[in-house]
Amino acid sequence: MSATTPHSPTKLQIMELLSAVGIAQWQDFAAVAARHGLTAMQAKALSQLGTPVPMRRLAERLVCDASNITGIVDRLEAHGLVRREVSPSDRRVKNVVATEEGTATMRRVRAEMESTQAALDTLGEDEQAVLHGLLERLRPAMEHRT
Amino acid sequence: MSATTPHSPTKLQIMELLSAVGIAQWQDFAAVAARHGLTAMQAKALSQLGTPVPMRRLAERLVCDASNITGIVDRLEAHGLVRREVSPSDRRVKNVVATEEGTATMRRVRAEMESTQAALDTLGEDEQAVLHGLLERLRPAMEHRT
DNA sequence: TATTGTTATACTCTATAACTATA
DNA sequence: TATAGTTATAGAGTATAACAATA
Repeated sequence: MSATTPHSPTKLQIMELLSAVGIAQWQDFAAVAARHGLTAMQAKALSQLGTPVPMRRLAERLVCDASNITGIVDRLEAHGLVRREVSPSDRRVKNVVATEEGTATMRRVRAEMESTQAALDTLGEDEQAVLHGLLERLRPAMEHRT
Repeated sequence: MSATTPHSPTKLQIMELLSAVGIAQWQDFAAVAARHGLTAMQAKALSQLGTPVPMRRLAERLVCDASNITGIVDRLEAHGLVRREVSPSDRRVKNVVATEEGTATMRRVRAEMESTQAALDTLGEDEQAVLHGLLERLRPAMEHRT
């Protein structure tokens, strides 16, 4: 009871918790991004650019239609955080590249996120490791839909 | 230890997994809702209406500005899933009430979600219970921001 | 005066469809 | 012809500010 027999939670219950925690997580991210003049999607896009990424693949990673990427990258470019480079190998594709300022901004956002996650201290280190392992096993199955 | 020694994942790593899994979860929800003619936000709002809820409190539960609720409830009302009732005790407040059709629709969405969550079968029942427990402990701390 | 809900406004994200320029 | 990116369009969610009705 207090620390015994969890009683097999239903999938729906687990799902709703995942949803609640995931949404809270996303909103924290959005708040941090906002403090740096970015929307959550813009910050998410920027975070993918450790290496140059074609528009098309960026759309896949952000799980949205390719037509949306144009606007998102436009706004990042307007802020000087990103630039487009025509691919030498295929002149149809444009690689999105983070500028120095973009990389620096993303580094700041990441650092702030790290320090914002005090909630995780609610769990002990061992529990964090268990949670990490379970989530890692869960993710591939969750992201099957292309 | 048994398998690979988890090696204390960083908070950032856990956070990113939570985000990824949570977003995937949310997108599944949106897809199911869409099959019933609803957006994710509309379905989320509808799911809060087991009992009548004032507009203001609905805004709090959906973590968005009160002004947005007007439109969301408008669209639900246009679909006949919800109606507004002036509170007898305070004529400024309007309670949002699910219609019979609204309740039925939400029941169908929930059932479909339940059957969609095959990903969770990746984990054993015991692991599901552990995950559930950890998430439950994590949630209050994540949702501190009002 | 303070609060509830609404409206007006402006911006972002979203998908669909049609277009261009390459391949 | 097929693909990458863009544009045009329309709908939905978001916050801010100002407003009416009520407390």
